[in-house]
Amino acid sequence: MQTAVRPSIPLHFTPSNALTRTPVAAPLRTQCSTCHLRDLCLPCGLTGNDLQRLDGLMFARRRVKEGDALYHEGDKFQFIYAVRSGTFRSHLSLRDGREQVTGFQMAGELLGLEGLASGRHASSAVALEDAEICAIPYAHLSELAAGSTELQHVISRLMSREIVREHSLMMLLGSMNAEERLAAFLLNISQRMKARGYSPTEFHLRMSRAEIGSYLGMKLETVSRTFSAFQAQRLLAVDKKHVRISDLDGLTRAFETRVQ
Amino acid sequence: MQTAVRPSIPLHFTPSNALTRTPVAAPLRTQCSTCHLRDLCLPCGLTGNDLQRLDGLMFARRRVKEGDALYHEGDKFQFIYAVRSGTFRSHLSLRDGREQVTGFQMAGELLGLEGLASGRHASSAVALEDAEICAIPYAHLSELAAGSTELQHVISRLMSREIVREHSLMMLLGSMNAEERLAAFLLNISQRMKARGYSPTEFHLRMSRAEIGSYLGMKLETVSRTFSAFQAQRLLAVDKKHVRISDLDGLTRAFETRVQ
DNA sequence: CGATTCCTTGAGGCATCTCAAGGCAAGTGG
DNA sequence: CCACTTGCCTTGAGATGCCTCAAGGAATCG
Repeated sequence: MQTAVRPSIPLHFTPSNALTRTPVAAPLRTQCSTCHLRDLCLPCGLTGNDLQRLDGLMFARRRVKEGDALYHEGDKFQFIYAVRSGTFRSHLSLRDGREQVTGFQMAGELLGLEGLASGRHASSAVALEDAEICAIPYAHLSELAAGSTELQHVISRLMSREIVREHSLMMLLGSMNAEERLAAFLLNISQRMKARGYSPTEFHLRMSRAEIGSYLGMKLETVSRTFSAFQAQRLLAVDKKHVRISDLDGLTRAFETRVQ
Repeated sequence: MQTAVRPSIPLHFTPSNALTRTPVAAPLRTQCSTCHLRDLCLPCGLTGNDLQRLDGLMFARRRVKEGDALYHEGDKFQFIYAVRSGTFRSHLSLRDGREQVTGFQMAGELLGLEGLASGRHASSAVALEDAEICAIPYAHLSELAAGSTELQHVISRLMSREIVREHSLMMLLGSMNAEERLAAFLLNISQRMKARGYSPTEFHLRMSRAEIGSYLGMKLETVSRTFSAFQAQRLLAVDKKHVRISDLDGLTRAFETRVQ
């Protein structure tokens, strides 16, 4: 079943001999149809034939150690990546060293779509904890999409979703104050944890205060103070990176219109 | 040549009789191959056969009056729009009335791609001056894309470009001060004017100070003050909406790392 | 166990916001 | 044609939310 290895595009692992049975030599490869993340990830919405053909691509799996980059700004764009486990942060750098975190990605979410615009990645992605990804060769994916309207739609929808996500971040950065920003951030994490079967009210943040601050357009001290403020308002219980939301409605109110 | 009208999708103009020659009765329709914007717009990069097939769709043209909306947040997504002339602003609204401008679109730029994610538009688009657009039925476009890898790539690349554009806006909103923001904004307008054959150093802004402010995450008074500051620094000459950039390099320096 | 990293908190400063007033240009109605 | 309204822009003065700088505590690591 490993004959689908295609040498025309560089792979993350050297192609193994198709006849070799030793699991050590064979790169780990993944089929979407049996993946527990299939309803969150790329194949979401696909069925039958389309899903089967996606399986044919046999995406290479790859481990990424905490702190390691999946790709850097300027790297040639060849793959999009699906997070299997762990958390990533994407960020841009300015020449003077300032950084802007553009997103945090968790299991089932895609990374690297921005690279398509120019053929080079426009941001960098770093693992916040030991992680595992599927590397999806874009050339193969688009080849496959040529034969499937459904797959085309799925890809387009995923990109559009990324645009919408960034829209709300712009709203946040452009017109919210510190409390609204942090509340929006925590509620967003909460929803995504819930969608993955974890508690929506108690979770472990993988990112530092500085990273949250960069994402939300505020300084790490302000993030810390705002956490403390929420705790004083009995909306949260925070202990470093461990967060328990004790008043989800109250937090939602802090996020929406405190104005009147 | 008007036989390509397809009744399966509602059109902005009722389909004319293909034999009618009177220009009054016939809706204005556009062919990409002869459009003066073709190298900026959707067909950019397409040639020969692909371009011809795009021509077959015969996009309906539509006038939009200053202040009128092209679509509203929540409207059903059916079309993407290409600006033929005039300027638009896209924006999101918060329940309490706060608005965030997410972009300004000029001739050759596309609007509405964010609607694809959920099938409904996630933002609104309003004309800042009398304008004209091509309405591109997404269903027809994606049908056409099914037969053309090139067209698929073009669409994906355009969406990816939108993601990258929003990335830089996030950088701006998250980590720049008022002067850097306004400088970045003006340099961006300058480049886009240049790409359209207009002077990159002297132009008429179509948006108000409040709209610029909303886009850049600052209040209109701050926008006004920053304009005045640039004028005092002899970088610009400003008279209301008329801007002449007198020191493009200086402005670039104000934008990049003042922190050497 | 010292070094390091990350988080929290305080005090003071500053960039931007808020509120307010006035100017200018375009539009309207008498 | 002029008085008046309206919308947009500019500028000033004071308020404030967030930043900067600084110190100290807690957890992690070699």
